[in-house]
Amino acid sequence: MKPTDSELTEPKTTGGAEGGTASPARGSHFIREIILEDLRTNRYGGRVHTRFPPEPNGYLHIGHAKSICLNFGLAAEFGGKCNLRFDDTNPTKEESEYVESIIEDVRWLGFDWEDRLYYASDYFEQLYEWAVQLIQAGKAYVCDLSPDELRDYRGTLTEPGRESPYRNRSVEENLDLFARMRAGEFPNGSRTLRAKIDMASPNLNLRDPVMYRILHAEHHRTGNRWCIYPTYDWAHGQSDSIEGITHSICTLEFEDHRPLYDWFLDQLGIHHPRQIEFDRLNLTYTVLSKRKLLTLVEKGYVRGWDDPRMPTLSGLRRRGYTPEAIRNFCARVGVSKTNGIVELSLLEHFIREDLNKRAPRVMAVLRPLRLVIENYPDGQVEELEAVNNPEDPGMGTRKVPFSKVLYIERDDFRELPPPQYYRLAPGREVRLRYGYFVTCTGMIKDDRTGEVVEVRCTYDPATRGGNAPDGRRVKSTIHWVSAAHAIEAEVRLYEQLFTKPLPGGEDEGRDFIEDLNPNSLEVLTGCKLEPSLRRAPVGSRFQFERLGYFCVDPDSTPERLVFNRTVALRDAWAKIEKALKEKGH
RNA sequence: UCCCCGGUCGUCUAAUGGUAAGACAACGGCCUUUGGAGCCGUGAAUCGUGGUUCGAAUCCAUGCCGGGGAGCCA
Repeated sequence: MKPTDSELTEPKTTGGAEGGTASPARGSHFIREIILEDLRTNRYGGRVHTRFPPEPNGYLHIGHAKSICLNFGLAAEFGGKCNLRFDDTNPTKEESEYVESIIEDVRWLGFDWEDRLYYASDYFEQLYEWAVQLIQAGKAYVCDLSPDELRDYRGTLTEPGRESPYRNRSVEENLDLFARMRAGEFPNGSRTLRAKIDMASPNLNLRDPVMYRILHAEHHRTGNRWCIYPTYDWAHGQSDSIEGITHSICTLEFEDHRPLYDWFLDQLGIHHPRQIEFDRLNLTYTVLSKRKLLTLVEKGYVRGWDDPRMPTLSGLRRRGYTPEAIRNFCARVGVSKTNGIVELSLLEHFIREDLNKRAPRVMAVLRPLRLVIENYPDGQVEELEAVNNPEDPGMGTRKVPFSKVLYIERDDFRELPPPQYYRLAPGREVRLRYGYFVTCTGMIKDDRTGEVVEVRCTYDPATRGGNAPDGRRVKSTIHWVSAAHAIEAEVRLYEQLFTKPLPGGEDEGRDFIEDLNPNSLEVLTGCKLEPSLRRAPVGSRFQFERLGYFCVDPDSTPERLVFNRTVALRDAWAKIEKALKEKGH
């Protein structure tokens, strides 16, 4: 699917910085305040340079969108730059497929890194040289402890660690061993390069952290050139430094790593960006961890990374979400250091808000019920004018064919209407949208099942277009599709992926898979669409009147359209009905 | 038990020592050729206890609660 032009326009940036007079009407956030302060004190020569640094080990999700919007947004706001950098320091987990999807998703979201696409793996040689430099300065050493021994020597949360017996090797020996590590003389896990800091530090990250591990593995970009790979801690700050990053924004779990980030940069005496941590996004009724998302994909609980039920950007895109809605959501969610969980309804609010403005209205019947207008002439067809979008008159009108036999929604007819039900029932008059007033004269039931298979009506020819010359009113307007002109489609309805706000819950040990919603996908076939939809392109979005927003799925073929429901319309009747049921029982 | 970071309506975010505000959600009303959209309205919060101050959500102390931390993951 190709994004439309409007989706690729530069995201709007909100003021707060410009003009100097601008005291932000609505609150700023702590990261913007930090940047403002650094600008005032000229800490980085007036520059703002951020980066979005994903590891290519999975697809991007809505949580990443928050980080992307933050990093690119802040840069744009202050006339700075934002790089896209792949943090590809662990060849055992990373793949080119992920690199490609990430590039596509960030673009789709509406951001541009220009020529600044980087990889941590581009810096492997420089990182190696700096490691040698630390060894020469007596600040790093090759350690022969096994992984188990290393853990044992590290101590615990409450007890200090013990110094490695290899900690005081000579510089020469360290240099020799490190070179031979690189040369591939040693097996995986046999040795590491460690920073010499403080085994008694209350911050475990400072207890002689590993800088390099031996990994005889093929890297998706460097192939087999390396068999030692830098750890996150050794690679990240230095990569930031190389790129001239000023503000290195990451999530809260890296707070304890900041002293180490600073220590490396101080030892090297190179450009020193400031690391700032913010809270990761959490959303109700879904999961936002790559590990869990990978499980959903690999175990087949969903159809793939881009399954419309997934919180991935590719899933949301396929579901029909717009980049603008996602950006607006991220802006509204804000940034702080509290560990919260945002309600899914907020995300839904923003996609409704956006699609309400731009999605053409169209009539579609998901669960068809035949309706025959007894007094309408056989074989007659009228082309009735319908408004494409009441929110935007500029979108014009279209013609919709009307005839004696129509389909209406099963839900819009009740033989025995409950209280507050306004729609069609025996003896009731309703309006067919853009059509006529019709009055129900009866119904036909299946002899065996007793199911209503056809509704009978008469129409009032004076109400053409939907207005009664005598001013009489109806309580309901329902949508319809002419049976003879309808095109068939498959429609996929989605519900939240999990039944609980926090899948897996608080209690230790319960698998999040247990909270999967068995009804998250409902496939409807034999749906009837108005004929204007015949050539709707993949990815195009519509409002099916009174039902919700839908978009054309890539599974569509010229013969058979497939639609995904992005989100349902707010449904007042559903609420009433639910309340009625709760009262009744 | 040790270190770090947090606690403001149901949820998210503001208020930067001076009237606790907005959005979503909920509820009620108006309007309506979508029970949509829109408009109007209602209810709803500073974790507890001391202290500093004319004045504390904000500063200090302490307690409580939540999150993160013992990968050769990021």
